[in-house]
Amino acid sequence: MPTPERTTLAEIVAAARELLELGGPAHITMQAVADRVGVRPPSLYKRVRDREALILLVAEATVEDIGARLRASDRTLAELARVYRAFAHERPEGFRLVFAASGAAESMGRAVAPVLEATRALVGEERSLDAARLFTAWATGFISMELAGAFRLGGDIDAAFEFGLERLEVGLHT
Amino acid sequence: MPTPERTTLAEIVAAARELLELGGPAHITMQAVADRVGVRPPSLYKRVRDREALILLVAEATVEDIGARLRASDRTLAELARVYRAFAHERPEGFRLVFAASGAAESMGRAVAPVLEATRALVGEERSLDAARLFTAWATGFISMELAGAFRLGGDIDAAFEFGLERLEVGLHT
DNA sequence: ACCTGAACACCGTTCAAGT
DNA sequence: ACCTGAACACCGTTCAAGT
Repeated sequence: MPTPERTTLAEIVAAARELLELGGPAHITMQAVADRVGVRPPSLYKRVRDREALILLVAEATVEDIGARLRASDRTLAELARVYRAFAHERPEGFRLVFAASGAAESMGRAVAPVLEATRALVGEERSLDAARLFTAWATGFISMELAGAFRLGGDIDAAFEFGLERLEVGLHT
Repeated sequence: MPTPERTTLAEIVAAARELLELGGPAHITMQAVADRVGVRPPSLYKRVRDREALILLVAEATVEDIGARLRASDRTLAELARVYRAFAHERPEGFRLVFAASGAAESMGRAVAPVLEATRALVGEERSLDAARLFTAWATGFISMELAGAFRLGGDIDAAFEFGLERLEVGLHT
């Protein structure tokens, strides 16, 4: 006689994401995830290959969320940058994980499609990919450094972000 | 009667850095480090508080190396960017760790001093910090995304880097 | 003063036995 | 068909005992 299913993959991933934001990747233990979904650790292996696969799922869910936010914005370069940064401030650990978990950053390609459209309008088809890379590299680096506490010399960080945005737009106008 | 010292902190950090490049942070186990320096794991705790402290030392040694490379370059913005990227290609795991290990990115401030000098010459004292942040954010983000495999849409990555460099310099000229 | 074996807590994972 | 207790391997860390 079959045992009723006591959890789902979606629940497991959601639990892992909560644990991630609570205490970083080290906080995602199979025991802690199992506790949150009301099951014993071995049961998790019915839905997920192993811990590494679960962490990849968490990273991919985060990329999905980022993509949805970008698509929901007005899709100007400036707004895309601000929305991206706002997401990272909301879910700093998730943001970090995307570029740390091997294999997760790869799915960023689709998520940043709106950036590619915005740069195409700005610099034309020919240079749109290079321009999108310049723009996403800057935004990603800025946020990573900000989250890592790498900006130690004072100054207004928000203003530095707006400065970067403005100068990038200047640089991209031919 | 005192036992002779069988290793040193420098040796331990060097061993940990080798293990890091060999297999990522997970490869830095106290057992593996102890094996490499010819000692038993408990002895490591005479030189290092715990594994986390060791990993921070590894990240800080990496930042020191980056700083030395930057200072040894011709210190133009373009060369600083290229030297920074070349270092990351040589020691990808070390580079990643600097922005992942909590507390390590903080020491980047001093290492990137040459960037601040270069931007000061370019945009003046007033805007030099914002400009340095724009520049280091772009370079750091580009390299992080490159190492993470985030550039999936083809195109010439080296050319994209040079494109970014050129447009940033344009954007920073007033 | 440093080094070590033994021990402990904790974690990921497997598997046979339950329903 | 999913769930679980028991077991195993592995890892970080402590500590008393050795020299």
